[in-house]
Amino acid sequence: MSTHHPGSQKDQHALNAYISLLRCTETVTSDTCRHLAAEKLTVGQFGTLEALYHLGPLCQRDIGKKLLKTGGNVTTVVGNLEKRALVERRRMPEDRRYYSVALTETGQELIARIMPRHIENITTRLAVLSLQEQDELRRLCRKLGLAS
Amino acid sequence: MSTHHPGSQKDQHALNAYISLLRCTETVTSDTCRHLAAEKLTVGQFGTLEALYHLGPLCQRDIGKKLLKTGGNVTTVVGNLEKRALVERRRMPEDRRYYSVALTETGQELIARIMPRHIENITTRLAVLSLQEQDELRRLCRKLGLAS
DNA sequence: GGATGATAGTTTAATATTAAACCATTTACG
DNA sequence: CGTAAATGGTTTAATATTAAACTATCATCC
Repeated sequence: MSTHHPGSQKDQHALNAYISLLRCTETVTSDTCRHLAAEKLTVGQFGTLEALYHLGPLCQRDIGKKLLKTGGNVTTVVGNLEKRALVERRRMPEDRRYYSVALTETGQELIARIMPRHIENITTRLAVLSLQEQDELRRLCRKLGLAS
Repeated sequence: MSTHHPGSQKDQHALNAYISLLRCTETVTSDTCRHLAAEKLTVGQFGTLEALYHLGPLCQRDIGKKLLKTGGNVTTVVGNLEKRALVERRRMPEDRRYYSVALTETGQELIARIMPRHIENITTRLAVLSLQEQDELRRLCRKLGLAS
C-alpha cells in the first residue's frame, strides 16, 4: 500500500458512497417493513415466509443461503415460526439430514395477505427515483455486490 | 390504489432495485467488517467507537441517532464497551440526565489502529465502481434515503 | 413552588445473530 | 465393510436489537 494516501480523493469517494448506501438501506428497510409489526413478524421471519412462498419448500441450508444468515439463526427463526404454526418441518426420507420446511395453510394465508402491502410499500418508496434511476441503482448494486 | 396492478412493470423495477440494494449492502458490509472479528468487535461496537473518534464525546441519544439504533441498544453496546474499558461514561453536571460517552486512551488507540484498515477495505471494495459510478451511487442512495 | 409533561437513560422480555462445539447422517475410499 | 471426511442441523454462550414499561432529571406554567 505504498501508493495509498489515507484521506485521499479515492477514499473520500468510496466512504461517501458507502455511508450513503448504508443509511439508505437502513431507512428504506425500516420504512417498508414497519407494517410487519402489526402481524408480530420480524424481518427475518417475513423473509423466511416470503422465500417459502415464492420458491416452495426449502431445506434450512437453502433458507440460510437466501437470507445470508447462519445455520444457527435459521434454526431459531424457523423454530419460532413453527411455534406459531406458520411453517412445518418434515424429515426427508431420502436423506435424513435434511428437513423440508414448508408453509402451513395458516402461513400461506398470512404471507399472501401481507405481500401486496409489502410490495406496494417498496414500489411507493422507490418511486422517488425514476425507473431509469432505479435500473441504474440496481446495476451499480449488482456490480458492487457480486464483487465478493 | 385502483390504478395499481400487482406485478406491474413499476413493481418489477422497484423490487429488483430494492433486492439488489439489500444484497449489495449485506455483502459489502460483511466483507469490509470481517477484520473486526480479530479485535472481538461487533459492527455496532465499531460504529460507536468510530463515531466517538470522529465527533468527540457524545451522549447516548446522539450515538443512537448516528447509528439509527434505539436507546436500549445504545445502553447495551456502550455498556459492553465500558466493560472492556474502551469508553467511559461521565454524568454531565449541567444536566444530570445526560451521560457524556468518551473514548478512553485504550479505546482511542484501538480505533486509531483499526481505522486505516477499515477505510482501505471500503476503498478497495468500492473500487469495482469508477469514481463517477461511486458518485452516482451516492446520489441515488441519498435521494432514496432522504425520502423518509 | 408544586403539578404536569418532556427528555435521557435503564430494565425487561422476547427474538435475532454469530461463532464454535457438537450430533446425526451420508459419502468417499482404502 | 469400516473408518474418515463432509454435510445438515442443533446447541451454547455471548452480544445485538426492539418495544414497552420504568426511573430520574429537567422544563413549563399556572
